[in-house]
Amino acid sequence: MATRWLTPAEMAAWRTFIETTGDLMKAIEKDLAPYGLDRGDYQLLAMLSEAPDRRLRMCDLADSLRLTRSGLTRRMEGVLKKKLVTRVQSEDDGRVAYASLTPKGLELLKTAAPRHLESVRRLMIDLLTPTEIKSFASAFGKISENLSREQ
Amino acid sequence: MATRWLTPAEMAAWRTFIETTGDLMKAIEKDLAPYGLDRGDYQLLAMLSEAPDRRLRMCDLADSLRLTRSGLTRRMEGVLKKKLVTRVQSEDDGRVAYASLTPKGLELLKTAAPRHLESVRRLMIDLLTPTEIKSFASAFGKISENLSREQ
DNA sequence: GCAATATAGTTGCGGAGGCAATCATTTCCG
DNA sequence: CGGAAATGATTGCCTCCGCAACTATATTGC
Repeated sequence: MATRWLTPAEMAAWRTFIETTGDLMKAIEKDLAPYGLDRGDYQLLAMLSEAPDRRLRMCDLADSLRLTRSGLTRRMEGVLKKKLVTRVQSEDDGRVAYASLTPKGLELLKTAAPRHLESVRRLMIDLLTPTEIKSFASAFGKISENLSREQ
Repeated sequence: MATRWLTPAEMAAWRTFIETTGDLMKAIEKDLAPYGLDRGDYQLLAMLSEAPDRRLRMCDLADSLRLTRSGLTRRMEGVLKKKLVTRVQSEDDGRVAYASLTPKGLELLKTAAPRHLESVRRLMIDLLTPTEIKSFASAFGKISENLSREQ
């Protein structure tokens, strides 16, 4: 099968995407640093804050953070030491441990979240037209859906 | 100043973006693995292949790959060992070393590139409408421009 | 009811890459 | 000129995280 090369417009979209995404994440992370959080910590706390009882099984949390179980174990060390999260052993299932957001963790998240969202606005959302935002969401939605089909 | 929260549409765009990007990169990387390359190696080779004389000063290469100079020194170890790239000391400036693509490196890149671009098509480009691709490029263009202004 | 298997979590090890310190060379100025 | 500052590259040390191996508990099938 002949290779279907990318058109200049397609190549431009791809290039600017991969080059910019990393820079954007670094900038977002820099704005989070004053709170002593990196992006991984923030997302962990945010995930817990939205869960029922503000806690999740380790393996579910790992999945939603796109970490392996071992990666999550390591990341937990940091937030456990800072007392932002506690480990709770399940009573129903001896294998299961929950990660549970502490009041201190919730407090910090409530402080950091507005500033974080302002970063997201300043560095991305406010730069885009409503049409671009719509395209953005639908494009990544399709990509994501396709990826889950690819398994 | 009151926090300007994200609207549901904005939040959806942001969420799907950060969640999908990592998955997409992993999938792209998986398609590159049969050639013994990871994404960092591929981009390094691609960058060199487009440079005059197929070589670049280490520090310029580091910048374009979004690596620190030390990060690039480490990444070079891999491609040097595989003889895909050689180090060439500059004669004009004793501080400067060039990374130079070898014929073997060029050969491998020529083999891997079509498959890589097919991955990009399959996992992203072909899923999107021309409008979405345009939005994509213009959105990331704006984000990138803004980031360089932010310093 | 008890092996065989699956699931949850942790640990040892290794690779990637950043920061700060270091060294070599070049450039800039007084 | 010659010393000070800047630039290019490497190294030591650190953190993050994935893989594979391991432990412990639950579930499944005979």
